[in-house]
Amino acid sequence: MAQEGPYHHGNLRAALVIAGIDLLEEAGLPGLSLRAVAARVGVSHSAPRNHFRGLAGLLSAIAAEGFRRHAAALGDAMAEAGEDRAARAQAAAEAYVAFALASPALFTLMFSKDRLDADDAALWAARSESYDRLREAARGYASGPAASLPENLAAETYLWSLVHGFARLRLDGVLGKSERMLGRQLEVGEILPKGLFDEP
Amino acid sequence: MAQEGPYHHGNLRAALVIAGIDLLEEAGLPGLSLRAVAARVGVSHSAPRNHFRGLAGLLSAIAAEGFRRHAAALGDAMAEAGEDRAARAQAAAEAYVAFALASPALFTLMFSKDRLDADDAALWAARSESYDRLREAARGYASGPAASLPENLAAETYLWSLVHGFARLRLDGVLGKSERMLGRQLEVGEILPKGLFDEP
DNA sequence: CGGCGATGTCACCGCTGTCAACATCAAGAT
DNA sequence: ATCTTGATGTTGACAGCGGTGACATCGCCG
Repeated sequence: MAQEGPYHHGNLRAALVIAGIDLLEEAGLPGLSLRAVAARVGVSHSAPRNHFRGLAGLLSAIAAEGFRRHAAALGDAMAEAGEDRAARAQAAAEAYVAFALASPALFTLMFSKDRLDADDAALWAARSESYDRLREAARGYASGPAASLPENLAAETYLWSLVHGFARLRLDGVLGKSERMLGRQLEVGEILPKGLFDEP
Repeated sequence: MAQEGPYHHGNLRAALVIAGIDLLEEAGLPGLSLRAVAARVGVSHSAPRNHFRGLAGLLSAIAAEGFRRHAAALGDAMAEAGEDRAARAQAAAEAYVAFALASPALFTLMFSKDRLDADDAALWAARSESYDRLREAARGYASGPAASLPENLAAETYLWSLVHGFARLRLDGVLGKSERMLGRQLEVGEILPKGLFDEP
């Protein structure tokens, strides 16, 4: 029953992650199982166990790869936007939404807390890499008198919430494709005075 | 083997939904299974089949109940805020985030498209009820010269994205509890000129 | 009183994640 | 050259899951 390939795969771990991402985009999160990934690579159903701590481990590795691609997408967009900080923020925001719409299942997995291994160091590193890009995009964009730390922090949170929420509502089919964000015509302070997101 | 209770439950459907919501808050989405819900009510694992179209049907019924509570929470908050439209929008936004933080799994289920039955009429009705509240909160808050329809539409989308994104990032453990939204100090037009969310 | 639809049970299927035991291979030690 | 050791992959088994169909039981309505 010994098939063509050698007994050992050579680089099974990487192959499983790639196959997992492919499966994710083809069949969505419910279609991504340890057995399905193993079968796609052509390996026994229990082989992934040697490389990942169960399903959560595989999902964490996939999510980590997703965050690396995410960070790269944001970084590329900002680099292409040049030096102007407004243009860079704009480009990063566009790239954020574009990434989510292009890889819905991967994007969803990246932020689905309970399916990922909380102790995965590589995932944490990749996450930070991605967050740093976003933080960079929002840096220095508080329009208050001084650009002190709290204002910068708020700018990050603000930009991130807006972009992330829009992406999620789009992915969840809540916002139609015809929705527009005419941000320039809105004074957000009118809608949401400060203190809204203070601790309960 | 006939236990105490009568053969027929009496109001099994409602009992299953309530048990489902309880399980959801106790064990999260992964802990919510048809068998677990049936066991909690004290009925065989196949009994729910007579009341729901599979797991998706039960989840849809639970999500519908969630949307009804959500709409009620927003409505109550706005009613308590009085007549001032800014205060009403503020109250609705606060209630939106508070609901998400108080019932994380339920809130997540409500917006997890692929687990719900797309044809569930009751779910659609409850959803609309909730969306109407949010639309009401954002009504008339475009600060452009004229409050024509596009501006109103944008205000809804804007407010919703911001609040929804903030809630999701909080639930996913991305934003710490110390994060603040100093919205008043930000001119959002500076960060996100219009056209950001145009079609790709 | 008798049937009949609604409701709940039981037995089974295929799929999943996890585990334990075993087989195979590569590389270093003797 | 041979042995040993650890990593890697296979096989078989288990329990839990959602789904299905056959059957049992109840309450209602003619």
